[in-house]
Amino acid sequence: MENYYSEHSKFYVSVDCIVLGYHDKELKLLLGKRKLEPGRGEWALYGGFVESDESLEEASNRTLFELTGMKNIYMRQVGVYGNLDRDPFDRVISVAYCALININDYDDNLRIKHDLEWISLNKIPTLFADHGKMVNTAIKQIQSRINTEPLIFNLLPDLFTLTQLQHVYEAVLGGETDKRNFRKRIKQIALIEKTELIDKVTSKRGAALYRFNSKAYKNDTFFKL
Amino acid sequence: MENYYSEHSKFYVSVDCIVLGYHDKELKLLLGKRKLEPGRGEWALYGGFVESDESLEEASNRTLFELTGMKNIYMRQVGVYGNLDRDPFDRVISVAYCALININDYDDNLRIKHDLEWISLNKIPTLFADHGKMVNTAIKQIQSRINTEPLIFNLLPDLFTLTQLQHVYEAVLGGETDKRNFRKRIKQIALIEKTELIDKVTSKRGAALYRFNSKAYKNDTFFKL
DNA sequence: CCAAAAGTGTTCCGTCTACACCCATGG
DNA sequence: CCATGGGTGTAGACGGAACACTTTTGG
Repeated sequence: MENYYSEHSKFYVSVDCIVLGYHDKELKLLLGKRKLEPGRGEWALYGGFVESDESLEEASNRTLFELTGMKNIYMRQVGVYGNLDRDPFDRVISVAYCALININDYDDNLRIKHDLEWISLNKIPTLFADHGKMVNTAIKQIQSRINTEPLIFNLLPDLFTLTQLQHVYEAVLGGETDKRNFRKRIKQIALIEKTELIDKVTSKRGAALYRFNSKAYKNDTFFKL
Repeated sequence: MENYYSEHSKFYVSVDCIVLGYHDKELKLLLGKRKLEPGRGEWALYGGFVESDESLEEASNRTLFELTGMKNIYMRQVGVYGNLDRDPFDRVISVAYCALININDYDDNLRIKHDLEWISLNKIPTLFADHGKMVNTAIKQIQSRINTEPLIFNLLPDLFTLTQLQHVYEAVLGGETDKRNFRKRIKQIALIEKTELIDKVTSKRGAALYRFNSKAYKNDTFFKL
């Protein structure tokens, strides 16, 4: 038999990228207005079609690279969305990926080139098709993993102060945390190492810079914040 | 423009069903040997292709119905798998779904008809393509949600004893739990209601039968085991 | 009468929470 | 010299873990 599967249907498959960054005590999402039909002018995630020579991860990495100019971004599959009417023009099944980046590494020219905006999570407008659902699911996933996987460091520079770390933590979970209790917990985590370096930018007194030891983590992937 | 997307590729999309049940103090997975190429004779999940007139959930429900004769099964998306070589014959992107059923509701004639076996989780053979990865991911997801979502009741009859509940809990998490502590926790959960009924099958003395109040749960979806 | 499963409380320990003041420095 | 952010400890509450014996009844 030449084609076992030919009685079945084929589908366009796309990836949609939920790119999150931290700035100014808030988590922000990279959004743009659609340039093409369907949904022209509506706020939407940046996406792209999967091509025949690439895996889903490759498609997602390619799309993220177009969008950010970065490689090796932290990225995680959120889910697949395949309702019949999710794309008003044609049937498209879409895989949502969530990426976390350090917003300072992001080249703002690319943002301007693609005509995108960083929008605070609590100010997200209605999005095209089911993109809003994707975003909500992604946020819930991040929140539920923040305490057991070292996600948070993807939102920060390599060197960070404990105050920065706490602010990002609060931005992800939404709420306030006691400073002393937070620092007590961090001190117990050997993977978060204090360096000799001092950050003098954000405070006059200077704050110790810390680093996440990702090599040690790779050897023993245990993490509890 | 007549076809916005025609420059892009289309793909076969399938669903693969991870059906879990509880029996004899173990979680079991429904597996069969593939009847067709590719991979004929290898152990594999039961699956089916998504057709053009159905959503992913509809395809998954249809496939589960073929397999179990049941509708309204608890089911959850595990992930999408799209590596280039995952199906040796043609490019197929597959969505894995995990279903939990009460094994006593399962019509064994269907198992025989499809030539399937219930296999304990710790005795799972090497599976076709990436099915093993799907199963591992599904198990981890169940384990991580068992304490915050009322999954466990899908593996039990409507009426169950606390001992049964505990055995299923232990089978999911793998490990033992103290009986008194477990029962103390259960008593605090208003959604788990003691009935007047007594089960005399598994013990001479008789054990109180309990029920999960799923209607109350729907009104306020909070659950903490 | 005994095997087999049901049912029941208390103590201890570790973890999380609440809480307020001094320090260093740049401007 | 003062405004700004950095840094530190303790006491009480709470929740989870350890632990053993009595009850009922079918066979």
